[in-house]
Amino acid sequence: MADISLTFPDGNSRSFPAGVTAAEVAASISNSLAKKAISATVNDTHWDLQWPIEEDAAIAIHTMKDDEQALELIRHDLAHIMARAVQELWPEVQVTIGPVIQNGWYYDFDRKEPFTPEDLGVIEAKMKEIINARDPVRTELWSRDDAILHYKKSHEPYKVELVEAIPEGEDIRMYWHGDWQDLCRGPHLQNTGQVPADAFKLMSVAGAYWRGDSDRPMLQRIYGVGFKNRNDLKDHLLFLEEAEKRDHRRLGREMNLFHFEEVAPGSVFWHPSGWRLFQTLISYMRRRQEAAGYVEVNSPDIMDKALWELSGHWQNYRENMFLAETQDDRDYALKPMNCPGHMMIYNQGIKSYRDLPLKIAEFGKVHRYEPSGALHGLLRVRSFTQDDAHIYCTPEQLTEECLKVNELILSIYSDFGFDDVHVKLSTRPENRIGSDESWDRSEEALRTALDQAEMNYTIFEGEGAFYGPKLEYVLRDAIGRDWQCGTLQVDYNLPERFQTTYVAANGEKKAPVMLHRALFGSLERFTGILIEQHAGRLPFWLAPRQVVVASIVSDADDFVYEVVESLKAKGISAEADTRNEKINYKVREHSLAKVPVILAIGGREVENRTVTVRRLGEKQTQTVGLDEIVTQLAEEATPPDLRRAT
RNA sequence: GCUGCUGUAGCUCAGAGGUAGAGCACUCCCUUGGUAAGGGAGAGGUCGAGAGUUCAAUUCUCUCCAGCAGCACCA
Repeated sequence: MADISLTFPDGNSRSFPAGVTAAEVAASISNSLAKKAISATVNDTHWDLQWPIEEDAAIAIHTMKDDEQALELIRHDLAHIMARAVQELWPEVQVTIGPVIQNGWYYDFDRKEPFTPEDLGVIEAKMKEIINARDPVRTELWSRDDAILHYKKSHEPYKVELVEAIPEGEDIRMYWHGDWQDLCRGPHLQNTGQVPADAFKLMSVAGAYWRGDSDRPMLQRIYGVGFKNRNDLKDHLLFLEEAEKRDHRRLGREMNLFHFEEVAPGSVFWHPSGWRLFQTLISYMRRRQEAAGYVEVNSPDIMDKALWELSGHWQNYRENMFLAETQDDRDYALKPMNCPGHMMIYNQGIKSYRDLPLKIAEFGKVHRYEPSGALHGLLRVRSFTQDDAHIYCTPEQLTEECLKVNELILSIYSDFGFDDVHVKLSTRPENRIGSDESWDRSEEALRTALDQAEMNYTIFEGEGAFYGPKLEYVLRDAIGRDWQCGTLQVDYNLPERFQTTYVAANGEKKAPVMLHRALFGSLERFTGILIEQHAGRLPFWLAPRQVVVASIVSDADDFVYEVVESLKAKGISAEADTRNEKINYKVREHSLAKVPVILAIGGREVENRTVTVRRLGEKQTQTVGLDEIVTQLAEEATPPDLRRAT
């Protein structure tokens, strides 16, 4: 048998007989490594210790100390162990797929009766039994035909379908955890006992469509989390508890920012404090856009169906539009987007190449009948305010304009403390309008802009809008769910549909290219994310309630009102609290409401015209003069863009 | 929209086939208190909506509505 040469991470090479397993390689190094080894990396592939190595390769042996590989194996084995436990408890259950995900895994089952929360405990107990049995894990390569035959014989249609999806001629890997068999790419640990028995937990059951297709049967998905040790599990559960306290729906109620009602599912009732925050965001954006050369407009909320047919929305999104019933014979729809309105504004009068790029912005409220199951607090609503804009430019200006939007978004996000933004590039979908040639140009423009800005991004094939590809700027909520906020989309199609033109330098009429862009995206969503990001403790300039001035004795009330007026005169939100309560009570209440600054006033303060400042989260207080605190807070209340300007 | 779970006072929750309870919040009274709950009294509910079973339903059954988790969707 021919020898192969394996190169270790330290750069040394040794020769082994071809077909040597990673386990044998580990054993050749030392007994202790043989015992501790859990897997290997062979030429960038995560490698099972049992798999043979046939060619020269770079190899690294992993132990439980290598977090990435250890967690991957633990979670993957837990998925199998859970599936085995479920089948041992309910032999009629069909197993399907069970991948590793962030913090754990899931496995999808086909079973008539729903799994109950109590079942999860039963399954967990069975899993522990399997782990404690230390059953060996074994693997074999089967031919595709053998695998299909096997699953047909055992009446497992889901597995048959999975194997059939694998290209012909390719071998299929099978794994056994004890006697329990599953089709699996691997790698796995060497026996079930290597999985920590006290560091996993089954979290929830939910429906999930087979192969992610809503036209196919719905399976039951059980989610679990798994770690290397009990402490890591505890930390994770603690994190989830903390995240629950940051949930914007909970904070919105606790801080009295907004609420929802059954009469308007998915639409926000903004309370005074929440609306103040909302308006602070709009004022900020208005300044940033004006500085970036945008003009602001306003277009109608309700327009004739004919317009939506022209734009293509009617054909693509009719089911998701709110329709308006009226006495006349016309069909109206509430606008789900601002772009058609902006096309009408652009088309008024003749535009010259000298007018381009023309940047039309609107804080438009759009309405979309979202599926009921999609609604989620402020993060997914049925009516929301976009900081929407459309940039009309020449093809030559396109890349430059994309770059500018990208730069503006990043600068703005950074003002709100979002410095780590994920960017997704979504390309042409199956259902689309326009020529392949215009799609080529559009996708190219976005890619070039990202590359020139040296951004990291992920490509999502086929996920673009029906009229053009898009960039999505994604922010995360408290428990790590992704939400699209900013977006930038290139569109050659709407200008054509609306016969939009400009007069070029040579006098010819040409179609401009159009960029759709939103920076916050949905103001509602951005507000929600912002609340979660800061756990309700918003920076002073954004805080919906900035200052409460609280009296310690009722003799101080008059001075309290004077202080409130001085603060209000500087545009600071200030409230008096002269209730018949002790200062302890007031401090507790306003601290829980996350008011950043409490100014306490007693006899001493009245006498000296001072205030005692208590900042949220700080125990110690500080007594300063009235003028001083007003100046100081006015400075702190200055938005970051205005601060840069001075 | 789909699967599962949930819906009782403003909030958090208890409760049982015989027409409801706690804590906090709210109102009033006493208290003028120095940095995370001072004391007392009071008011507050068509038990998500509708239908059915029953002598009797908020409790059991069904339908609808809304919310939660996930899936699908997200112009």
